[in-house]
Amino acid sequence: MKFAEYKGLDLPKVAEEVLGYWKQHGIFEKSVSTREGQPSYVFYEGPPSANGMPGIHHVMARTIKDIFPRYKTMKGFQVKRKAGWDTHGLPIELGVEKELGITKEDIGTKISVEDYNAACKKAVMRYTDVWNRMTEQVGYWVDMEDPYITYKPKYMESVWWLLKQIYDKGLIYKGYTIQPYSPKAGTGLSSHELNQPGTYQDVTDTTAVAQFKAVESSLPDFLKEEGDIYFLAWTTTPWTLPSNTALTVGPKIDYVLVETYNQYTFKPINVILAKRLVNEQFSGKFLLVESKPELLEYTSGDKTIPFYVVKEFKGKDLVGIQYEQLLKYALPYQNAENAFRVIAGDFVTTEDGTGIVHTAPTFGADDALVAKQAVPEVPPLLVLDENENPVPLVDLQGKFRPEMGELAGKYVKNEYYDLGQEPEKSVDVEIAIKLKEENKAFKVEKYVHSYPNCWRTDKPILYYPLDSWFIKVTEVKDRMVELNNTINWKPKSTGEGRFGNWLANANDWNLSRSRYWGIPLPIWRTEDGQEEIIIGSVAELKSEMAKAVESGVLKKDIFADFVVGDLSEENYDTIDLHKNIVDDITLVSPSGKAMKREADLIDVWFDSGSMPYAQWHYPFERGPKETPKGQLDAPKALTPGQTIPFPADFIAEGVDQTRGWFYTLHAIATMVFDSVAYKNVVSNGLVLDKEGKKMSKRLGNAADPFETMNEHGADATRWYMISNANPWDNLKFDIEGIAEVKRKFFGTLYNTYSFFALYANIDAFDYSEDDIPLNERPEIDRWVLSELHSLIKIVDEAYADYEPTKATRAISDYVQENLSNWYVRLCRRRFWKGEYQKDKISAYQTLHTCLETVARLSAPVAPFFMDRLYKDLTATTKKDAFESVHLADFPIYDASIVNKELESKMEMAQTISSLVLSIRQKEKIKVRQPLQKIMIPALSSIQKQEIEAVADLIKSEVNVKEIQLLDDASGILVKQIKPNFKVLGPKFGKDMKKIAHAVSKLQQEDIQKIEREGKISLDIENKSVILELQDVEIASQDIEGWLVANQGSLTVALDVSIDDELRKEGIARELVNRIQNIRKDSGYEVTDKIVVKILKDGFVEKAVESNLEYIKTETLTADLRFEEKLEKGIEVAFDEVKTKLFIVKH
RNA sequence: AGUCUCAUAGCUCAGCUGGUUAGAGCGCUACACUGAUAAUGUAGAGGUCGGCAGUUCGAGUCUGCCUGGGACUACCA
Repeated sequence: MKFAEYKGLDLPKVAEEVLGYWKQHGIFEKSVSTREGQPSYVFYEGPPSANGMPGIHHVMARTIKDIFPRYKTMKGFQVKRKAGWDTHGLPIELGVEKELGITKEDIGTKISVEDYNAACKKAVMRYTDVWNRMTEQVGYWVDMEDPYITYKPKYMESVWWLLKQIYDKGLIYKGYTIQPYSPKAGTGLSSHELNQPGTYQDVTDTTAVAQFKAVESSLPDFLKEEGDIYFLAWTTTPWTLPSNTALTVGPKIDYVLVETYNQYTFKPINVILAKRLVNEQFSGKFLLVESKPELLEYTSGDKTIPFYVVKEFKGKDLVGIQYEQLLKYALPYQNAENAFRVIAGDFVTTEDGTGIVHTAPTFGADDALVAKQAVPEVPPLLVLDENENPVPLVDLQGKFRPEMGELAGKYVKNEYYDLGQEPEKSVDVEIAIKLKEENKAFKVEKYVHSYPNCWRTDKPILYYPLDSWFIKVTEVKDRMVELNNTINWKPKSTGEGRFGNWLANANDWNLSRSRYWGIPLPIWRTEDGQEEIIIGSVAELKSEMAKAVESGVLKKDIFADFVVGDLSEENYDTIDLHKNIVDDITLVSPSGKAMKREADLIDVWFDSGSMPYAQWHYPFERGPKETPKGQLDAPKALTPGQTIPFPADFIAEGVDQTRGWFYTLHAIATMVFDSVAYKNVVSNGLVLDKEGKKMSKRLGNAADPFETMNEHGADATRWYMISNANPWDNLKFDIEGIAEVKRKFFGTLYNTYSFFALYANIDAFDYSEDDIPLNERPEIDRWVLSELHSLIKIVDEAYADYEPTKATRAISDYVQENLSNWYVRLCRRRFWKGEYQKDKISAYQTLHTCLETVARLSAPVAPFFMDRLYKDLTATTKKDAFESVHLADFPIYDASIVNKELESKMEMAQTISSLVLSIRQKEKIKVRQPLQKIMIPALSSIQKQEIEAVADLIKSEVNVKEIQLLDDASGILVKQIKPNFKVLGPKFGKDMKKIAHAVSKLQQEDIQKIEREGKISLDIENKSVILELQDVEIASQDIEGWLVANQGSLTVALDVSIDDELRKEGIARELVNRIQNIRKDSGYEVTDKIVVKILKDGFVEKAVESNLEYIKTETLTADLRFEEKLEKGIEVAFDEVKTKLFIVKH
């Protein structure tokens, strides 16, 4: 059997074939089953949403997720990978609505919730095929046969169970929050919806700076006896002023008291505002005066209004002052005595307005927060409605409630009226007028700002308090931070910074979503909210239904066919836990009242954060061994010894998941199991286009993953993505980069293999001989193997540290520089010249080992190509041949093979060669022309030995006859000296500059002196300083009378004189080259012998005579003749030679 | 607005704990090599290391501020 030889490198074809091989032989399954009993490495698949086409960034994500499980498998771990699909959520709903041409209002009327959900279910798996194909083609190994799917009853049941655990710990409550709300659509909007393009539009609103009159008795001493004092506060939404219950100031901001007149009523007033904003508020007709008496000169109606700054103070001095309610329509139904006072808030800025923020906790999120944080709490302006429920002054349609007197029944925004119905004066204008009349408006103006509109109705949204269910994350925050500190984040900064800060400031988790397609909140409540129950399993729901049927509130158990304890798929197929089904269930409370399900669904992020447990239907199916299956009294702690794999050793997703999946996994694991959910996490960056812009379908700059992989293959795509930038940095995706990787890395590796295969097949090498002991191999073999093991160490450590970029770069370097450009280039002759004997076998064994090891090192990143390479290398030899490289073991680093001395020697050889070549280049002497000698100053006996050891390599590489090492005694070296900063710096500190200057002034004789005596004394500003040998670096720079080149401390001189002998040899070499070309052009085999006829020209025959044997052996010439005349033959001319060559097979 | 992140040659990226000629590949130019050849090598041009301050004898590297790109979160009187 021979090593496979190929016509060319076709990566997509290799990938396709290898993929077929994997499928046929079940390699993926074997990669798991052959590791049975080995320690496991736990990986969680972050579920992609299958409702859209995969993009190139998914290739990136899947590559990263694939690399480490493959690596760990090769390291001997068992790595199970279960695929998953995220199937709920708004994008899916929107897709379906678009497709069916309906809106949310139509649900329940034009389409039943049942049909709607059915459509969602269908839509969600629509792209599954495309996804599966992409996953397969990219080479991502994940078990797609048995994925977890978030809409399955079993999955949903586990989610319910988790919620109940959290509920039982007292961490779930119902409360108000201020949310974006669309009165026209009658629904809350998520931040996702608010971030739709076009949501924010510039609108012109009537804004008012209102005057809030301070209560005299509550003023601090420094403000007493100044007359009536008003706080100025600005608002762009005057309709919220009746709901004002507080004013917020920045504690550190400077405020001033200003005496002036109201521009509408002309009454004298004292106002407080931020110092920085005085000029803004008192612009136009106002005029600053320097003394109080000047104020008195004002008379009503004067064009300019004087103002005088009375005093200055800090915001914190104002906290606690009470003021009169601005618009007295209604009072808070609770704790009204705590309303209408000044509180502190860090969010206050002096960018615009007055530096005092009108605070209406019912209509602003920040407002609600500061109001709550104030001590005592400032109450929101809620009143009791007809049913004694607290409600804001604006109803859900966006109209003022009856309490609002003359404004009652009016929409707070004119946009909410039907076309043509809107009044001339908006509520905002009416309020502004009222304020002006009552001496409560300091200023009223139009103002243009950007404000969000509902993307569906195109009407302004309101921030409105809505009922929601919350998880009290704030209570477990500290524990979450603690646990996070044990997680290994890649990059570290994301974990400490973005994620850490996020945790430290975590707010309660709003679970509620008023949607249809998702997991229903399993909470049933009596109408008065006094009694409630949370359901944690289907069994529990059934037993509650039984009670309800018995009491008569429910007609029948709608899951009658479901058998409790039967965990079969068939049994679970009889039920569905979606909203349209479970909303029909009415339960009964202990006191006998009917309980209805809370209408909301839970945040889909909870779905995905539940996957460690729900993917295994924990605890019902895969619960701890000692707990009977299907029982509810599940354990409170989950430890790695138990039956579901937990926590994960490794997860990876995009950075955008930091507050998404990474967060929900962490939160749920902390709350329910007091554990981390993952130990190592890689958060990868985005894939941008080559301009650095985000890829999007809209911009048309999105790269198609299939096109890319069809063109260049998954291996090159993966290698490019990983080697080009660290996973956590954004990748500027440039298709040219893939082409380059293909050419440089895969091309080189392929060429190297082809070279090996070509000669190994000729010599029938099959690695059947014993390994030649290392110490019997030539130096260059030992070197390339030493470099190989250094590489193994680097790559192994890089993978282990989740640094795949380092690994791929090191491998590329090795393959291109060490293996191909140096080892193979220098060793070519060993493969095709001479008999099949020890040196040749050593060369084959060495190259084989290197290639095979590279295949294994690279397999996690380039799984297809490396598998092919591995198979091609091992099929013939049967040496350690596994069915696939992915079933093989990762190369083991052997320190005894590494020889750092040898590596540095070789590096020196490379440097010297490169220097000689550069002189040849300058002198225009081609490499084929042999030269007599190079000279190298060797400054130490160690260096001397090192160069001698590689002298032969250098000689053949640069085509010179002799290397002469020079020592000092030769006296022709010109030396350079410079200070060793690292040593001298700490010693002399400030004087460094003077010393450096003095050292640079040293002459050749000074350098000789320091070398001879080991020290020298310098005169620095009349002080004598002793420098020792180790304080300076001495290098030979030049050799008098020679052509030199140098790099670092190495200097090389070249003898460029060419004598007759050398010239002849040069001609002989040139001739060999021409003969070889002709051989090749004639299509002869590498092993064919030939007859050569050469036309005499007076030069060529002499050159040939002196090098006859050389030419004959080089070109496999059996017979070489000179002819006086040569009719046929190819003309050849170079240097002074002009001849003809005629070649035939022997 | 806040948090995080990035900024080094025309492009993509290295540059370890601060040490004195800032590197590589691609691209460009020139030359060479030719039994790996739709390959390869060598050389050259190309950089005020985003800007400004600071710490230090010494800053691409450490600190602060600013500018620009990106992400996430929030959306404000």
